Amino acid sequence: MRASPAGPLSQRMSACFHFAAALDQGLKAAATTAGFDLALFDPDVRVAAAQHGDFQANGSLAYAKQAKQNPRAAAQALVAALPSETLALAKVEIAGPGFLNFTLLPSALETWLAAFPTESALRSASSATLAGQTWVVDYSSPNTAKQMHVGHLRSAVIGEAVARIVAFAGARVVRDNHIGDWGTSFGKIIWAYKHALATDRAALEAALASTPLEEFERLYKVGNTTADADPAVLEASRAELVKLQSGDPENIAIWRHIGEVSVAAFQKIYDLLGIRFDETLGESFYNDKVPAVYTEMLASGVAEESQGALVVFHDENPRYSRHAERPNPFIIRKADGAANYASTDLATILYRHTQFNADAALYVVDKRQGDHFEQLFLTAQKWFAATGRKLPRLEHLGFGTVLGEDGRPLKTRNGENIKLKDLLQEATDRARRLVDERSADIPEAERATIAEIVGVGSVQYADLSQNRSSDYTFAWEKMISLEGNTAAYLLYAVARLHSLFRKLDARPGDPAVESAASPLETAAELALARKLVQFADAQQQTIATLRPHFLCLYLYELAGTFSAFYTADKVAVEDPAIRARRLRLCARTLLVLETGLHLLGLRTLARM
RNA sequence: GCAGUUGUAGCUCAAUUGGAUAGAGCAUCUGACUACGAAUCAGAAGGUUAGGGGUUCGAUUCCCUUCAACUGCACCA
Repeated sequence: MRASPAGPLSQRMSACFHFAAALDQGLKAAATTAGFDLALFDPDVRVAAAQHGDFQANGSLAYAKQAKQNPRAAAQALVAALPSETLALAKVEIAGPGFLNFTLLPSALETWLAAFPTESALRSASSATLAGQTWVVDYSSPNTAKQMHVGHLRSAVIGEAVARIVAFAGARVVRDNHIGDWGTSFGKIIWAYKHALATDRAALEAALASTPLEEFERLYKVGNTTADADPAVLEASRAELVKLQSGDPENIAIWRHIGEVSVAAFQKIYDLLGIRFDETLGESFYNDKVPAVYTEMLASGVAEESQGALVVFHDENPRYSRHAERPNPFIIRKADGAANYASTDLATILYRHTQFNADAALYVVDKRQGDHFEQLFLTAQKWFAATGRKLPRLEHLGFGTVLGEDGRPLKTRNGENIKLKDLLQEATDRARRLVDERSADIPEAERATIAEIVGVGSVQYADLSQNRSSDYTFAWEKMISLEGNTAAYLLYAVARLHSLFRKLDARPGDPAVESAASPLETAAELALARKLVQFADAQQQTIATLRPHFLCLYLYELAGTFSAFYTADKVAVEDPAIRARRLRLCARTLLVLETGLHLLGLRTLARM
């Protein structure tokens, strides 16, 4: 890199990371110069279709409409007033009714490549977006005493990806596993446990020693079916529940045991998915924090008594109004005085506010619970307003159902839920067959690791690469497939890049190589560089929508652009300057691909 | 019954929230390994965006309507 008159340091400081944001700024400055009414003008810069350049700004059209001007004239006035910093980044053209098309100058691409050579450089450039904010991400949240099944996949995978993406953008993230560890079911489990202890102690202890969670899950089913059939057992279960809730040491010990083995079993799956929670504050944690909520809700007039229960109506919303045809209030305390889902969720919001000082709380939960969250958020809004607290941004990241190929929720042939453990194992087995077939030369132990990374990564990626709010059809063939928008395709591109650096005995980002790079020249080189600099846009879009499929799509396109480049332009050429500039492109591609895949929660491979 | 969501190529999905000629992959068809990994690449074909109407410079996107599927509706989470 040649030093500019201002010196290399200031050049680095001023290197543009997010071109769309810089163009946005430039256009706003131009609008001021041109005398636009800034209240009506939003540049609306976005990534453009390739035939229109790198970015397009549509804002002059909307502005002209509102200000009753000719859109093309407005566009011309903007272009004439663009500051020199903007013109140093891109070439501008006016097209059609008044679109502004920007094509980045090769020099701007070169500067970007030079300025962001490492993951920490990307991270610090990205971290301005959410710096200083605290975001709680509430995800996974299985029930104890039950194994995780396929229905728990999406929350875990999407939640982890969102947590990583938001953290990369500079937020302090609190990952909270809001486990279901409290409720009426524990009376039945404890009854069944004690029953098994009395009738066949040896079998119980053996089962608890080998597969504890499976055994508690079995006991729950036993308790459930027995209590359904026998009123005396139902009554006995209720009594066990009351003892548990009033702090009976024996029942508390059993309940703790259930929680411990459950969390330990969950962690094995989380390890595969790259998940580590900061907090595991389940429903039981909020048990003693609920009464204060009732008091405040009543005192502030937000809640009222109805049919013996404590409820909140939202009369301004026809769906939750007391005047609705079939009123559907938010029940925050049941008529029998017990807490429910709503009670603990309200206590949880307060805790996240006071304890973590959360600016945002994201709930990664099945979209079928949309009504619940809508009522919860409306209620919290009124409650916090009445008590003078600042409400965090509350958002339900709803997701669709995983369907089988018959279009019904995915189940085993017997109609049971597929255990998440089994699903990930099957994915690993399928990947293993492929690895054995294609890479028989790799040692056995490494093939096992590769199979796990490809198999589990395929499941994660298949989930993340679709818009989270729609249902999706689970198809093994498509998921483990090596082609198309799949984990294997991306991991293969990464493995090839590692392989290249191994073969050439080169190190990605080696300054001695990079300083020898000549300017980008071929169409494939320029296309790859253009795609690389869009990393910031992919991040921005993913954060704005909290939908990881935008990041997936970008990485897939980047891998495709790279593969095309790699076929068209040979890297290991004689000319040292050409070789150096292509190696630099390869190093950045590897960096962005791996950084992006890690943000999604996937592990990457040096060979496969 | 009321409400919500969804409907895009044969199949599985996108479309930056109103932007330009609606894009990918799979499957199909043509090509490219004496080649830095062919788990790859280049190309072709595939569409009345469920149907109809409206709003405007512009609609898959907003409004109305019909049809279809799914989901939620007082003490489960």
